[in-house]
Order: sequence, then structure tokens, then C-alpha cells
Amino acid sequence: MATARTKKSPARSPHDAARKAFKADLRVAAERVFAEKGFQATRMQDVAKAAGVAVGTLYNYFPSKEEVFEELCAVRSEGFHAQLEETAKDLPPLARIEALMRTSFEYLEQHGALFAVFVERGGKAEYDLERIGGKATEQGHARFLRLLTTTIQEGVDRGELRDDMPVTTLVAALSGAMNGATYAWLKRRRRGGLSPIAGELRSLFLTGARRPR
Amino acid sequence: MATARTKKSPARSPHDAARKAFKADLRVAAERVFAEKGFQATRMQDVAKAAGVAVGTLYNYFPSKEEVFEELCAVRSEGFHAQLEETAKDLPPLARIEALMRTSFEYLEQHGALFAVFVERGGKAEYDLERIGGKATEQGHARFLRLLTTTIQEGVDRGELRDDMPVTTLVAALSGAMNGATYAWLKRRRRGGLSPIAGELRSLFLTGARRPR
Amino acid sequence: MATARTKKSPARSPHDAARKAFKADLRVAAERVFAEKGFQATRMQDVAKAAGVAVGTLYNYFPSKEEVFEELCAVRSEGFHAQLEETAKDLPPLARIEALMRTSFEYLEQHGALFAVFVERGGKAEYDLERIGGKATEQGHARFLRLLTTTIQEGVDRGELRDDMPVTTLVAALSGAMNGATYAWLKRRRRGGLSPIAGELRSLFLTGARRPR
Amino acid sequence: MATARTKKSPARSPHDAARKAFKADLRVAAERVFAEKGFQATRMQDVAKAAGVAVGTLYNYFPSKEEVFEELCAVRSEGFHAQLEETAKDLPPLARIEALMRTSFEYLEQHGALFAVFVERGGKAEYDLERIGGKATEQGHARFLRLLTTTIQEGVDRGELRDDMPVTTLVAALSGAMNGATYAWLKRRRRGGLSPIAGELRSLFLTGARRPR
DNA sequence: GATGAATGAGTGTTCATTCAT
DNA sequence: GATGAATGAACACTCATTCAT
Repeated sequence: MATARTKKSPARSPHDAARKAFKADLRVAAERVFAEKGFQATRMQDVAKAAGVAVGTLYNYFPSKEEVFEELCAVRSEGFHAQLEETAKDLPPLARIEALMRTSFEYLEQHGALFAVFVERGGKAEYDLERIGGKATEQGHARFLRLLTTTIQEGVDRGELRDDMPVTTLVAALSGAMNGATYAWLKRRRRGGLSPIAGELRSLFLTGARRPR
Repeated sequence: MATARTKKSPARSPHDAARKAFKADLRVAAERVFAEKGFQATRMQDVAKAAGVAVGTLYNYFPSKEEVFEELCAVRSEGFHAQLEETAKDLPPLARIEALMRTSFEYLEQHGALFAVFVERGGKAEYDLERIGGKATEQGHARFLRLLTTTIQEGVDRGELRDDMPVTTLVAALSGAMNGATYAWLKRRRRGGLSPIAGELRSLFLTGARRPR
Repeated sequence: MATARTKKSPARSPHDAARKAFKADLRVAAERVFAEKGFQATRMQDVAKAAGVAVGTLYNYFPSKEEVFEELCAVRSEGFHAQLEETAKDLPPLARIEALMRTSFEYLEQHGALFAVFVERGGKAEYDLERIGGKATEQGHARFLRLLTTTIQEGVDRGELRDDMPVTTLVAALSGAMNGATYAWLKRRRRGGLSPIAGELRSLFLTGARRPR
Repeated sequence: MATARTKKSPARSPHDAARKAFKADLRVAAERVFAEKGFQATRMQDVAKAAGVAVGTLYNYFPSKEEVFEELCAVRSEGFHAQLEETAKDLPPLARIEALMRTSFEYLEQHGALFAVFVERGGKAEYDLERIGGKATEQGHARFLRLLTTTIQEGVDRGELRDDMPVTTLVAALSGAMNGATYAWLKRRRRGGLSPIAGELRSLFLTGARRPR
């Protein structure tokens, strides 16, 4: 990662920072376009125009279109997980579950549907973006699942969650339910917010859909 | 000249049937390729080769690449829902839920991951296939959700399912959970089967993840 | 030409006649389509449909699309010149000129604008149809010009037409004027007939546009 | 960014001019190829090669093959008519007629047979190029005819030209004669020049072909 | 470092022609 | 002889990427 920078990092710091900030601007512009048109339909030209630069400039910062997307995903994924892990810290499993859901939903609300991709990863049924943005989203989603798995496993170990089925099934159900809620939210054109649902989903996950007597 | 055509329509059955069967073969070949490489990455050339025909032949049966995909989706969707509705008939809501899950999973196991698309639709986060295969998969998924909604609503009406949250949330959670299970199954490379999970998901959905005392 | 037919021509006569008649039907159908859509835009499929046969059948009678057009042109050209020469026979040059014009126009009125091609040939400015239908139309037009040349030359020889410019110029002017009249007729969507103009053109050609005192 | 663009439009002149000149070069190359092979037979590849650029470059300047042709025609038409109208200015009708002929022929001699199209329009017998290059050539020819019509009408009004037939017939005959002369010139492979004929045609048009006594 | 014009490989689609039935 | 489905070469156009200015 930062190996090359060790040599003379102090010297370039001010310049480096500016470059980084500019690159971030480019990413933001790209995000807007990708979110609107999708990966395939987005032309580098479009991204450049959205960023107010020339295509050539884009290529001064990113080696390829794929890499733009990839880095975009990576950065969002990083931000997402940083926030997530910060949230989840120090909470008991059951509380943590709701915290994770709430934070995820907040992030989605903030950063747009494109990055529903980290939660919803399932939808691509192993193609297209599987390759593109693949590494990043793959890792992003996997990381999310791992977080969920750890949490749930802990809940099982504490005797708070059922142990009569594989933890993976519990994880799949929970992450899937979040995915489903997100999809429904997108369908209703983001009306009504997403995070309020976290509480309902938690209740549903813990006590089930059957009507209590 | 049109001499042979004078007979009524039933007379054309044998030829028509052959044509239909052939078209179905083409669809199957296309399905294989699309499932493997995704829509964009699939070249008509590839589909033709997979089907053992020339590109031109493809165009004798389908007006465009998009239409190949579209019809493919439509046909699978149809088959899927026919099976689904057959299954669900005459069962009380709670039993029907499991039946729907089991049948869905069986269909997925049989017809490959591509058509996870009908259950998982959420994943495309409003782009790419949103447009292509859009009509069919959109409708397919919507139809699936409607079926689920009806069933769950009925459960609520009968007092068997909780009414303290919108039915849409219940639906989103259930379909999402199925989606999650499917995704997990794809991740483990289809090992272990999908339909056995139906029972677990049903239990989870009805009674929740909390450990019973 | 008819070399092969010498062997056993009497035996096949009836059959041959039927074949010829059928081929003529195909040509007529082709003529309709070519006239409407032009050579390039006409698909063999279209011609076949217009003729009420299958494409394959077309190829049983003509070796290629070009040849269909070529033969079509040749036949019309033949008919045109037969009529033309019949008309022109035994008339003195000046009368013959008007007769040629009138007959040409009548033929155009009857056989549609497509075969304006024989009179108008100039318009293609050495491309496209230069190659296609080329041999036939080329020859057809050349033959027409020859007829005109002979007639005019004779007029010159008799001292009835001016000899202070090359005969070719007189020919070019006359055939061009006919062409121009035809074009104007097509422009006004064939309204008003073409042959009535023959008299005017004759007068114009012979005595010029200057107002007589 | 848009920093440089803040200046007013005249500031862009140098670059714009270069672009325009380059586009003109492309048109010239295209003209060569179209003239040689015709519209249909010309591949964009050919035009690109003739211009010494890549196909993509062509598409940076023209939206489509048709548009290349169309613009080509439009530009030539413009140049032609500019020259024509310049010439015809301030001359009495009869003199103007010869001037128009001479200028037309000079233009044809200079710019190649392709643009015989403006004078000869008739030849396409309502298809093929009727559509393509259609707008431009159609208008170009129509404009030419209008010029001729005005001139001749004026001659008639002054009592210099005969009024016993429709002006349109006079126009058709004159433009047609020019067309015929052009065709003959192309036939003899452009040998002998075209403009010398203007005088002859004028004489022929005014006083007719009949030998004066 | 920014620019944007040039590049050309890549692909969906058409349609004349063939040939097994 | 008729048929019409199969064939595949051909071509317009796109767009990620490069590079001279």
C-alpha cells in the first residue's frame, strides 16, 4: 500500500493532499453519473463533463474506467465500514444488530442507491458487476457479512439466538431482509426513509412474524 | 405460391411445433451464455456458437439481442409463476409461505442462477438490467411480490401474522431473506441445495431468531 | 445465345414457353418493387413476396439480384426500341424526330418512371447504376442515342438541320431536353401526361426559343 | 475547467478555423471517393483512408455517413450557386442564359462529375439518392431551376422569348439540354471541355436546330 | 499537469445466396 | 421444381484509451 510513499512522503505532502482532494472530486462526479446511468452506459466523456474536466485528466488520475468505479466502490466501502464498526463497538449482540441495520440504512440514505450495492450484493447473480467493481464490492459485502456473522455468532454463543440452524442461514436471512427493505424503499422512490425500518426488522428478526398471543 | 397455406391453421402445427422447439433450443443456449457472462459481455456470436448455428439464424428467430434476453426472461418467468401458483393453490397462508419458498428454491436449483433474477430483483439498484430484460424481470419480480403480499395479507387477516407493522415490511423481509439465502447458496457454489433451507426460513420468519426458552 | 436450345428445342417447347411466361411474371413483380424502392433498398425477399414465390424460386430463374435488374432492363429496353424503330420507319427525319419523342414519352407513361432510365441515363453521373443494370441500360441508352444520331445526321445531310455544330451537340441537346421534360413531369407527379409535350419540344428544337417576329 | 472559455467568441477563431479547414479536407477526400464509387459502395473506411485518418475521426466531424454526403452536397451547392448568382447579376436575360450555362459548365469541369448532380438531378428517377443527399441536391437543383425560370420568364416578359408554350417547358428543355451535353462530355471521358459548348447550346436554344436559309 | 482530437478494435445487425427437404 | 431456413461476410458506428500540444 503506502510503501512508496515512505521514501519522501514529507516532501510532497502539501501537493499530495491537493491531488487527493481533486481525485476525490472526480470520484464524486463519477458517483453521480454511475448512479444515474449504470456502469456500462456511463461514458468517460460523461464523467469528465460531470467533473468539469477533460477525459485526459481523468486518465491522469485513474488508469481505466473500471478503476474509477472500483476505487469509488472501495472508498465508499471503507467509509461505510468505518462508520459501521464505530457504531457496533461495545454493544451486546442483539443491540448491535439493530445498530448495524440503522447505520447501514443511514449510509444508504446518505450516499444514494448506487451503494446499496454493498448491502444488496446478492442481486447481481454472479455477473456483470461481479467482475467490475467486483473486487471492491465483493470485499465490501463480504466484510459486511463477516461483521454480521461475528455478531450473530456471539449472540448464539451467549444463548440469545437459536442454535438449531446454521449461523449462515441466520446471517443470510438478516442481510437479505435488509436488502429486501432497501429494494422496497428504492421502489417507492426513496419515500419514507429507510432507517425507521431498522426497529421493525429487528423485532421481526428476533421474534418472528407470528402474531403473539 | 400459397397453395399449401389454404388449409386451416391447425394444419401448420407440426412445422410450427418444430420451429417453436428450435427457438426454445436457442433460448436455452442463450441462457447458458448469458448466465455465464452477463448480458453486456455476451456477443451474439457467442450465443450462436453455443447454439451451434450462425448469427443470422439467431436473427431469424429474434429481432435483437435484447429481445433474446427479454424473451428468455419472460419464458422463465412464466414457467416459474405457473409452477408457483400451482403450488400455492388451496393451502392456508402459513403453509403456503413455505410452499412458495420451497418451489422458488427448486426452480432456482433447476434453472440456474440467472433466474435468481426473479426472486432477487433488488440487486440491480435501478440500472443496467433495469432497462434490458427489464419488462420481463420487472414484471416477474413484481408478480412474485404480489403473490407474497396476498399470502401474507391473508395471514394477517386471519390473525396468524402480526399486524403491528406494514405488510410491505413483512413481504420485504421474507423475500429479502429468500434472496439472501439464494445469494449464500451461489457463494458456496450451489453446494448443499437450496430447497432444504425453506423450512428453516419459514421457522425463522414465523418465530424469529431468538432462542426459545 | 440459343446454342444449347438447338439440340432438342422442339421437345421442350411447351414447357419452355411456360417457363418463360413465369419468368416474365417474376420480372413484372420485380419491376414494381424496384420502381418503388430503388435497387439497393429492394430485398430479394421483397421481390419474392411481390411475386408470390419463395426466394429460392427467384434463384431458380435468375442467378443474382443484379441479374434480375439487368434482365428487367434488357427486356424493357428491347420492347422500347422495338416500338421506337417500328415508329420511326419510313418517316422523313424531321417527322421522325417528333415520332421518336412521342413514342418515347408514351412508353414512359406506360411503363413507369423506373425506365425513364433509358432516356435519362445521364443522371447517374458514372456511378451506382453505372455498374448495376449497367450493361443493359447503358446499351439501351446508347442505342437510343444512336437512333437519334442517325436521324439527325440524315436531317443534316438533307440540309434540313444546321451543320454549324457537331451532330453530337444536337443529339445531346435533344435527348437532354426530353430528359428534362421527363424530369419535370415526374416532379409534378406525372400529372398532365408527357406525350403532349412532344410537339412543343419539336418546335423548340427546330425553331428555337426566340420569339418569332 | 472552463477557464479559457470566458473570453468572447472571436477568441476561438484560430482553433475554430483550423477545425473548419480540417473538416473541409475530410469533405474533399470524401468527395473523391463518393465520386469514384458512388454512395452505397463507399465505405466509411474508404473515406477515412482517403483522408488519411481513422474512421473514428470521421465521426468526430460528421454524425453519419449520410451526413458526410449531405454536407458535401450542401457545400458544393452553395459554392455553385454563389458563383452562378455572381455571374448572372446585371445581365439582360438572353446574355444571362449563356452566362449561366458557361458558369455551370466551368463549375462542373472544376469540381468533378459528382456534382453534375445539381444540374442533372433528373437522373435519379426518384430513388436512391432521392433520399440521401436528398435535401441538399434536391434544393440545389430546385434552386438552379428557379434561377433559370426567373431568367427565362424575364425574357418572355420582354418579348424576347416565345410565349406560345409554358415557361416550364422552356426551362425543362434548356436545363435538359445542358444535362445532355454534360452526359455526352462524361461519356467522352471529359475530353474537349464542357464550357465551349455553352455558345452552341445558346444558339441552339434561341434559334433552333433548323438550318437557316 | 490539463486538454481534447485521433485512434481503431469491437459488435449488433442485414441480406444475398445456398441447399436440404 | 418450389421452398424458406441457414449461412456468414460485410459495414456503420461507439467509445475507452492515447498522446501531441
